[in-house]
Amino acid sequence: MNDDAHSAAIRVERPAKTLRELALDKVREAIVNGYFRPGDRLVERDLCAQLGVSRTIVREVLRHLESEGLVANLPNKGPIVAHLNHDEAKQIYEIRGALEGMAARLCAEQNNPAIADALDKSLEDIKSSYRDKDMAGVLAHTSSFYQTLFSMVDRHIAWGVVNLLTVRINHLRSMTIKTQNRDVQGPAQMARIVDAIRRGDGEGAYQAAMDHVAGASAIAQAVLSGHERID
Amino acid sequence: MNDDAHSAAIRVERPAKTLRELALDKVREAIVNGYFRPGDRLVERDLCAQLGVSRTIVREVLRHLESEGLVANLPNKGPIVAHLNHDEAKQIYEIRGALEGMAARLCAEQNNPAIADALDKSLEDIKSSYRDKDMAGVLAHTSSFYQTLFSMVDRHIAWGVVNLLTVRINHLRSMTIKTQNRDVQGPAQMARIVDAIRRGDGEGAYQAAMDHVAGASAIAQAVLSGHERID
DNA sequence: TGCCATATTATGGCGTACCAAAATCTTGTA
DNA sequence: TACAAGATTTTGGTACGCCATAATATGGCA
Repeated sequence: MNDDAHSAAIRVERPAKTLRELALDKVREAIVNGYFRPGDRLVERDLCAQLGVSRTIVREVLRHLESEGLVANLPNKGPIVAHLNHDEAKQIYEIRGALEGMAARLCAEQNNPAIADALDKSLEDIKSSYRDKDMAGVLAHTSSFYQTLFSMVDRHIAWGVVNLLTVRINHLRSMTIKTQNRDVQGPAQMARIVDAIRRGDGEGAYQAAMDHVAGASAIAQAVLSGHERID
Repeated sequence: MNDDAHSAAIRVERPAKTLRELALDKVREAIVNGYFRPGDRLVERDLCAQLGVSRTIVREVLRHLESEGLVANLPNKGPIVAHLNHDEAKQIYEIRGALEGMAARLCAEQNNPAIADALDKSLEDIKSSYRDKDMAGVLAHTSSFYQTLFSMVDRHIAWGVVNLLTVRINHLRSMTIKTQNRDVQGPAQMARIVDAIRRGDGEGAYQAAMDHVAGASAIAQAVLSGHERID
């Protein structure tokens, strides 16, 4: 790990990623950003053609996405893009609340100003992305905010869980951040988290994080109710 | 995170399990109960022979276990059984605490006596297994206790997360329950959870669940420290 | 004898072809 | 028109082959 800065200058290309990982990312991307819609069948041989890889790869990718919960497998009918009903969405937000609240509390208890500073940095990025109407940027920097929250207290497993769940509600996230006032309310709630952390107020940080997720969840529910679904 | 015993009551037979699922369970079992030890290489062609299935299946199974965190893939070396250091174990117990605490609180807030009754039933099974020195039974009924906790408030996603994490610490669980006094202390802590739920005391249920997991975590840490490790 | 360069082997990564069983669509006939 | 028989599609599963790379064995040369 100490030599990567050195060899990074030497190494010309990135040999690392296997074809399978590339394909996995592509398909996950395609599901997350709506190219494949919930309920769509994912026919193995079609995917082979579209991705330009063999069935071996496609099957492994489908298996992987299945275990991530993005793909469901109907017996003898094959894989489809998993649906997300709003009860499940609610549950996912709830879990995120519990884990992000936990991480926020731990950050506050560290009493390390560097944490709040790093979070403030992400928060600035989020606000600036909102100003530029760069919604992809908002999502990315929000993720980065939470990643900081977890990584500052070395909770990479919890971060992994949150990440896993987050991909399943990604389309909801991209809708919630576009709702009225979210550009003001969201950052304000996050600022409360940072403030509590800076004060060393564990309980306050926990509550603030819970509130932020609860807000997102409420909006998501509204969005899901408005958008009546036909599956 | 796949479907389970819901339709099991209706369906008479289950020839439906695909070979792949069978193989997945076998290999997971083999890892969880120590037939394969952490660090062991999982050579694809050897597994084919041992399981009597084709390489395609084995590869899909390995991919699945990889995404569950039971198997790690070393670039250019292939899959091995993942190690678990004690920091990661601690993180896993911590997450379980947060989620089981959440579920316990929700159960308490239901004010439904049937929940506490069902939990008491599992608790009796656990005590009885302890009396019979049936450690596999203790584990199974403890799982069932927590499954009840989650399913009574319809939190199957959180249950899935807990389950996913639990398999990674299964060998620790089987050691913690064998330690001195755990046969008394464990059930006593769980009884406190049930009591709080019966009283409708959400905060008390949350705390009791956290305490139970914290106890298990502390024992696990002791076990891990005692047992010298070579990774 | 000691060491370096070269085979060999083990293994994962990837692709293709094939078969059986189940679901679904077509079609032909009563 | 209705329905049964076949054709097609698609998954589940198998077998085999090829290539690249890393580790190991081997052999030749100073």
